Amino acid sequence: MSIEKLDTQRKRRASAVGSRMEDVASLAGVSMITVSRAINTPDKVSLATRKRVEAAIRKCGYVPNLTAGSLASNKSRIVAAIVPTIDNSIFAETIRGLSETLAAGGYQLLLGQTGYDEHNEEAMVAAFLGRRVDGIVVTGIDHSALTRKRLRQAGIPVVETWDLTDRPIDMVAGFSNVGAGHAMARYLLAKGHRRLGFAGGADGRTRARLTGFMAAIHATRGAHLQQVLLPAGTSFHGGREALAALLDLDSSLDAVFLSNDALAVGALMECARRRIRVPQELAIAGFADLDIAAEIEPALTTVQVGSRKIGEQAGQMLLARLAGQTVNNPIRDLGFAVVPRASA
Amino acid sequence: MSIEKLDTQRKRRASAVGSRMEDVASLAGVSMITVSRAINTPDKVSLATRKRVEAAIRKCGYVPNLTAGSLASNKSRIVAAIVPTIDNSIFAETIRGLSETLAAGGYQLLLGQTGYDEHNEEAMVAAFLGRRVDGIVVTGIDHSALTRKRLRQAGIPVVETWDLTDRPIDMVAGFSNVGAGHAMARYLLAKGHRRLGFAGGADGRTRARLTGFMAAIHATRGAHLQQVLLPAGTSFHGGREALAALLDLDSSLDAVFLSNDALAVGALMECARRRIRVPQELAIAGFADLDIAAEIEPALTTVQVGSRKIGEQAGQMLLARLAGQTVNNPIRDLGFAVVPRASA
DNA sequence: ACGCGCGATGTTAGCGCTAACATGATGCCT
DNA sequence: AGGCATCATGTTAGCGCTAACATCGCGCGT
Repeated sequence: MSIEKLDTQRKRRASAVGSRMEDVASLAGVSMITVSRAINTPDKVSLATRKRVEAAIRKCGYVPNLTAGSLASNKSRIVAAIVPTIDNSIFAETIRGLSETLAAGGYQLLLGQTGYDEHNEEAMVAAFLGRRVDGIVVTGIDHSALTRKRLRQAGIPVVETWDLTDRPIDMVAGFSNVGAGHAMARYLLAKGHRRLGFAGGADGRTRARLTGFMAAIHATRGAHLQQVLLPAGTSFHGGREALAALLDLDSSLDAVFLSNDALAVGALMECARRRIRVPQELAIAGFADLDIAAEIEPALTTVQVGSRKIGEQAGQMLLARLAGQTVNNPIRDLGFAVVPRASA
Repeated sequence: MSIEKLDTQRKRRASAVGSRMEDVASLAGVSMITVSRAINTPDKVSLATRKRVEAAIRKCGYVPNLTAGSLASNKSRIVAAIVPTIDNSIFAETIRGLSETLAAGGYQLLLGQTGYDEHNEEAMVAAFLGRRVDGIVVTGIDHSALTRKRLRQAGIPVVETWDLTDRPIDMVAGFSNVGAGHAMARYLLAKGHRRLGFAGGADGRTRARLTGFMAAIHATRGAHLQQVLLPAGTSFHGGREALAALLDLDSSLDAVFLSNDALAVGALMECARRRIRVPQELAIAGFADLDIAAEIEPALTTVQVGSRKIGEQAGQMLLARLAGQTVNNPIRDLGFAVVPRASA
């Protein structure tokens, strides 16, 4: 028995380098738990002890092993976020808002990009839950049955974003895509356009925008949705191609709604190249109000949806729940607004 | 003694929900290690056993706790990446390339954004090392002494990106910013421009581009670097403001080099608004060859640097090292190329 | 002087998993 | 038949940390 105790060089698995909390503890002449407290809850330790521990930490170059801490405390201080892509994209702003909000609360961000593939989402959710992340943010409200089930059973706060529903998995921060599509159609119709086109990605949110867009058009005498192009990607180049394709199919279009600003800016560029006057000959409208929308010539009429705010709100809801509070309003409609500019 | 063994309901800390490997093991009638092997190294387990374990996993809805696995195996299967920002940005492409390469190798990405603040970088590196990430990718080659020391001592592969040095912390994938700045100056000078301006962020890479840019100008008779504006941000709007500010200071400029394409596109837009003919009255050049550069009217002359490839290469180097291989060429010069287009 | 509360610190027992070594079964060569 | 790889599976002992429950000492009211 005591032989064992004497065995200070006891068998250790190769754990690479670095000192452990035990080393710090013995250097400071305290127990491990005191070191733990000095790090995590400094006001539970007397000032003198804290100073000694801090000195020992510096001397060892100790970096706490958060993996071990997570396992013991069942808290990871990591939040995962899953977005379709961060390229040129509306989601980059959301991620920034989220990442900054979480950082302020001491949480880190594990990022996944699905490339708009539901299959990827499923795998990522599983992997992230396996990491025992403390919370998770997903894009949209369409998820596979398995994904929904896993998220519900995980017992962690979940925020769906960029859309709205009465029955979220847990919480949701976004806006009505159907409403936004509808509003844009009404705007274009009010401007007198009657021969409308639409292009966008093939995801659920784009489809919802299209649903609203169509509904308003069908309710208007003499108005027609002449052409729809899905999927059209999310790049500037894709926007040029989409516009070209739409006009090839029907050159009589008088307004086109692109379901994101990168596409719309690309469309504007194609118009410039073809010497199509915007908005006189063809009106162009985008979605999401990226930075560039206000700057381009002609300035882009678009729908402002608070991309960054979505991330911030999602972060705040998570932080509140992680702090044990009840989120009073778990379904957050952040609204949208058609921003009239020169292009439509 | 045996009383203890009988205590099946032994005291457990509240570990939220979910089943553990032990549950799967007993359901499948095997030991835990067999479950572990069935999950992580399936070919070390007989087919029949594997099938039984998989069935048990499905029945329990078991999600392996990767935190526990990481602690036990001293491998996290997470790689961290630190970039200044992912907004509108050149780094978004790098992150995508990295994230996809890593995903293919079974690694996940923990993302940090510094907002171009060295202080943030230091804190993030510490936090990520605390997570015992298996590798780390940082932007640039300028890091605080403490950060460098920590990275060196961490004993994990480190890739610096978006620049080049003979003495990397570990590995580096990028290009010569000095060389790229120099090449763009030579290009503009060869086009006959002599009154040059520059604007960009205040980071080390922009300064390196400026250094090269200045060197080429100073070596040319009659050429002058009239104005330099730092920092100018990285947004389209910032580009418009930068161009306006440069022209206010010196309206005789005949070429302006903006150190990233978002700025350059903003500058083009400001020119459009002011009815300045590009490139006849003023040449505009950008950096990084974003998607939009080729699409805008006039198309943007820029420096193509393989943003995405940087991420892919960084990912490949990490994967190789994590697979225990030696990386034969740890200093990867991915080169750059001036892309002549209409704007300069 | 006594007991009580409270702040500071320590002890014990895990968190859920895997490395390393051990064991057992099978086939195959000589 | 004996010995020896080889494959499949099991046992033991941690990985480095923290929750939960002790314990200790001190000041304070009475």
